[in-house]
Amino acid sequence: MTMNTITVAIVEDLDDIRNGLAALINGSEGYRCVGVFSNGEDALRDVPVLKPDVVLMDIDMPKMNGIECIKALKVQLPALQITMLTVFEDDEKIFRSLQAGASGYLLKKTPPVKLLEAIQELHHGGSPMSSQIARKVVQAFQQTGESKKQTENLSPREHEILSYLAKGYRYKEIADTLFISVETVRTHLRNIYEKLQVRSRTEAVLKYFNK
Amino acid sequence: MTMNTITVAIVEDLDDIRNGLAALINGSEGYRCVGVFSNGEDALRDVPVLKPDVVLMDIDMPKMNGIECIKALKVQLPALQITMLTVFEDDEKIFRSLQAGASGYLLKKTPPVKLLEAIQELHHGGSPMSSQIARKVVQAFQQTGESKKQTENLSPREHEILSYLAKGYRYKEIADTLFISVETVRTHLRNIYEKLQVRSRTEAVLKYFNK
DNA sequence: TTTTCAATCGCACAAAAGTAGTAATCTGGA
DNA sequence: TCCAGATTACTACTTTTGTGCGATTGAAAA
Repeated sequence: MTMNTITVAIVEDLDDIRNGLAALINGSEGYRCVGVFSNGEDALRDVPVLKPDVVLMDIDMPKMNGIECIKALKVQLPALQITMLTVFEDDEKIFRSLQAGASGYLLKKTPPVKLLEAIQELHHGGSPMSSQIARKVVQAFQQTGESKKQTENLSPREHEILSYLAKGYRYKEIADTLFISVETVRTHLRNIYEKLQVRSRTEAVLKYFNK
Repeated sequence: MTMNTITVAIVEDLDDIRNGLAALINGSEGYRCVGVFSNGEDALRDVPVLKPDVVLMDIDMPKMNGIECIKALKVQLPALQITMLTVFEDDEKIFRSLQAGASGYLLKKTPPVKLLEAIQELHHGGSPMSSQIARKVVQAFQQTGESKKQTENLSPREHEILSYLAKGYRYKEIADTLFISVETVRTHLRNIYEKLQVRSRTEAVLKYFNK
């Protein structure tokens, strides 16, 4: 095994696919398959010992699914590079996988050459995925920073007051921070509540965070 | 212009790059450059009239920068497909661009052939970007669903109570919802505050949302 | 079996927050 | 110039919340 060889582990319950992948990897210069598993439990037991560079993970498997397996593996090996290799391209599966700790998301229809490239990219700090998958991630990402419409008609000062409210400050603490009287803070809050159509600090903070 | 021709607009302040891009696009079968702009203002005025399929947008430009330009364009044309084309690969610029409404993020060092492919992908609902850029987006995405450690030692019932607190419910409303007495809710809250080391509902809700 | 802990309920008091009404300045537009 | 709205501030009152001190039940763990 040369310095540049990438070691790979495969977790996949279908024998044909698993064997096909192993053959592809071992038959390619610069790649070496060091572990094959047909279920999450086995992978969870042996991957921490094998310490492969990258893991190809299926989602649908008996007992422990791929997403659960990733979560458990990441606890032991936070730096382990994992990419999903699945037939599913629905948002749910994609988001859960990435949040569980996967860095890449590949479809099984990915041609062999592209798959080897993807393993390279994953090992070199990239997140291999099709541009269609990337779009779903980008859209989810865009939603996190969306709206703001709830608080947009607040005045600058009201925004400021609300921001301290959202830090858990009490009236007096806000007053002291901004060098104004508690009564002024109360007046601002009343106006903020009016504009946001809420009746408590918690509701106001919820709108502040777009929850 | 055939049915399959993709119309492109370019917003880029550097003459050489702008002209080079226009030449590349017009010199390629299936692509047509319908507008070139050296600043955001001009683009904002003419792009809504030209209605190109995709827009290549630079970030650093005099007066109105590319990110501001995207925000303004997206208000008028929410379905417009825009990709950044820039030298910057820092997180800040990437996230701001995507949140402003860009779907793709390409670097200027992208080779011409790849650039044309990326325009295709963008037009077909993908989000073209290198796997390195994708990794940054994935990491940001992972952080949104991270932690949970703050509230993990709460009992199931306490979690439930806290979840209602985080919806802005008052003691009485929680009590009525769960068919328990207000006093019980208060007891739970006292225990929750103790475990989370907070002294107010707002602080508790903040921890609940990992803020 | 004893102990621990989650879940339930109560009382009392203090602190904080919410509601209502009013009003003085100041500032940027129409 | 005049006005709307932003910012400041006060009094008075009600409601909600936070805290201290108990207490019972049941289930699970030691």
